[in-house]
Amino acid sequence: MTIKEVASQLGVSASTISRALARPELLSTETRERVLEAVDRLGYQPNLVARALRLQETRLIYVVIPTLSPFFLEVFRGVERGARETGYAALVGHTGRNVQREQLFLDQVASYRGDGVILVTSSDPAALLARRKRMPPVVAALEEIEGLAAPAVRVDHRKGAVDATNHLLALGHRRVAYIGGPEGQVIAGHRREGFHLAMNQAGLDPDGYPYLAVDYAVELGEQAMESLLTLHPPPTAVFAGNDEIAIGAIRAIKRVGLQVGRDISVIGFDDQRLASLYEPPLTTIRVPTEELGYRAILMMVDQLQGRSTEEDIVLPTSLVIRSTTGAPRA
Amino acid sequence: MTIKEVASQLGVSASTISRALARPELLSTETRERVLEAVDRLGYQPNLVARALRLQETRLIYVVIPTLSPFFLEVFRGVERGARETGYAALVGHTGRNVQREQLFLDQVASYRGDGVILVTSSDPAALLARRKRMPPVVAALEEIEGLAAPAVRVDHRKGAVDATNHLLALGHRRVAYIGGPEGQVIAGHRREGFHLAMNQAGLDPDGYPYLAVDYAVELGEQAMESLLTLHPPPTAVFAGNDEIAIGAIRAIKRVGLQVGRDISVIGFDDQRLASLYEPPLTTIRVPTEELGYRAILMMVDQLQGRSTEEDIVLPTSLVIRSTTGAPRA
DNA sequence: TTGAAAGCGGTACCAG
DNA sequence: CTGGTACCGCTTTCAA
Repeated sequence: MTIKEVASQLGVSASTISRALARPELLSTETRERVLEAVDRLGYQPNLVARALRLQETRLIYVVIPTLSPFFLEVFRGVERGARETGYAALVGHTGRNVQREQLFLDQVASYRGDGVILVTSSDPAALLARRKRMPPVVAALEEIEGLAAPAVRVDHRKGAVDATNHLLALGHRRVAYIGGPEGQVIAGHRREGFHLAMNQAGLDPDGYPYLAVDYAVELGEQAMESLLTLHPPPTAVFAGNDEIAIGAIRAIKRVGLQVGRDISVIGFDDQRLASLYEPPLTTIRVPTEELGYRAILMMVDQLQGRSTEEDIVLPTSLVIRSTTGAPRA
Repeated sequence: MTIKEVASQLGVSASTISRALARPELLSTETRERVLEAVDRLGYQPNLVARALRLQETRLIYVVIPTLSPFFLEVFRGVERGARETGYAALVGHTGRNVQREQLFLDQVASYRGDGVILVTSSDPAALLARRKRMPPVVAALEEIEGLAAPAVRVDHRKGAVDATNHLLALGHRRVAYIGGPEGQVIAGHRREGFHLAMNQAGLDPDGYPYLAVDYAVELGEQAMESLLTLHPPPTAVFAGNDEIAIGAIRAIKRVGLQVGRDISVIGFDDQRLASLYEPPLTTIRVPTEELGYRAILMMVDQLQGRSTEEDIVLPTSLVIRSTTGAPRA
């Protein structure tokens, strides 16, 4: 069922059908109603591919996230909300932190399947800069992409990490260890810097305990904590690079019969859903993920519609105190 | 950068460029290499929208899931794997169990944005049947859609529920309660039927405890269990409609100081990721979600390429015994 | 082995 | 207010 078929059924031109759908005010009331009735009766659906080719826009935004974890999906939710408000559609893809898959999504959009890409962190900023093919409109979310001329909506991971560390220090902890995210990852780097900053400021050695870099997984946090517990003296507080690592650490602590929040304090980062659900509920740094996504799509739409691609937007993190941190035992 | 621009740069026709990319064997070695070099040098990317319009196919499959929970995303992972193997791309959308959003996705594909839709359960089978607009090629996953002429890749939820119930009965439980999924939902209905079947077969009254239907959420499972615990005598075992409900139930049990697996047994359904991660690890019925998605996309591709749209595929569930079930206390 | 031209299904300009 | 027509970028006959 094409526009021409509908037109000939009604004895009008294709233009008239098109107008009835796109700019109904241009038609006489009578024709308009006749057309709309027929469109409904025949179940006509405009071919979006043809429209996109003609209009040179798809009204589709791709959101590319590293993994399908609830944390990143929350960003996507924000994008969806903003997309609805602005008449766009949004679709997610995940890369599994695989550089080639990231490029594949860029290719799709560069090939005009979508109007733009919201990159929720990049698996490989260097590859992005080296890209030879067309680069579609990009907005970076969660973290800027160094060297790339794309606006970013992000949080200050460094400051969040300073806040987390200071919370532990304010409770009286002096033997504080850090279990961080993957080596080489931009966000993990910034969080680590924040830890260093705060420790140095307090006159403490940030490298008093070995710096353990692991992937964002419960199991790996658990292993890292195990090795920390073999040290003498063990730390009285641990700052974990994200909530999953923190939960892993807590599991290890529980397993040796110690009590989290009393014997050893643990603070996470992100405030993922499981942070509040876990027992005991996790003290952590909240990242406003949904809001991040929402602002990112608005920025993208601004960019697409030629409005000022402003400066980066930096959203605040906040400390959420629950039950896994407390004063060190006397 | 269009195909014509590349062509004129090289002094050949657009057809030649097209052929170099699609059917290189038709060209002389020399032209082919000249063209491919130029394509690479200029960073030319074919416009997929134009190609789709011409070819009348997008090679894109939409996967529509009710929520972005890890359970459904696992199905999507399977789809992606199969899509890669068959030269398709897959994209997820979620409906939030909102009927209109489900139709919106169907509209997108019916408007030729995609070649087909894999519906991972439907929020409203009735609306699907009543649909007046074009219905795109559909494959149902996880559960058939009653009345719709779409092939399904599914599991036998009824049998899985029978297995779960029998596991509790075999341990010696006689006072067994059921906390199910949302009223009116097809899958929840089937699981409930399985519970009834097994109880009746054992000569027990399936309605000995009130049937509590709640949404798939930890909090709601918790509330349901609380009310069950006020009963005299309380059940010695609970079959939960899915893992989230089960975890909620366990929280309620822990809170009153009882021990799960000893004082009260709990079995879930789905074997979501959190089932094995939870403490104690959850006994549950495993649904082969990834495999389900994989088979669904293969079925879809068969359908699109005109190969026999066979019968439904039914994959087996399996009982996974962990630590939340045990014999009733003497 | 290569080129010219038609056409996929819309939209928008220009006439009338 | 409505119709005719060109064109978006690609693929694929058909002809040379």
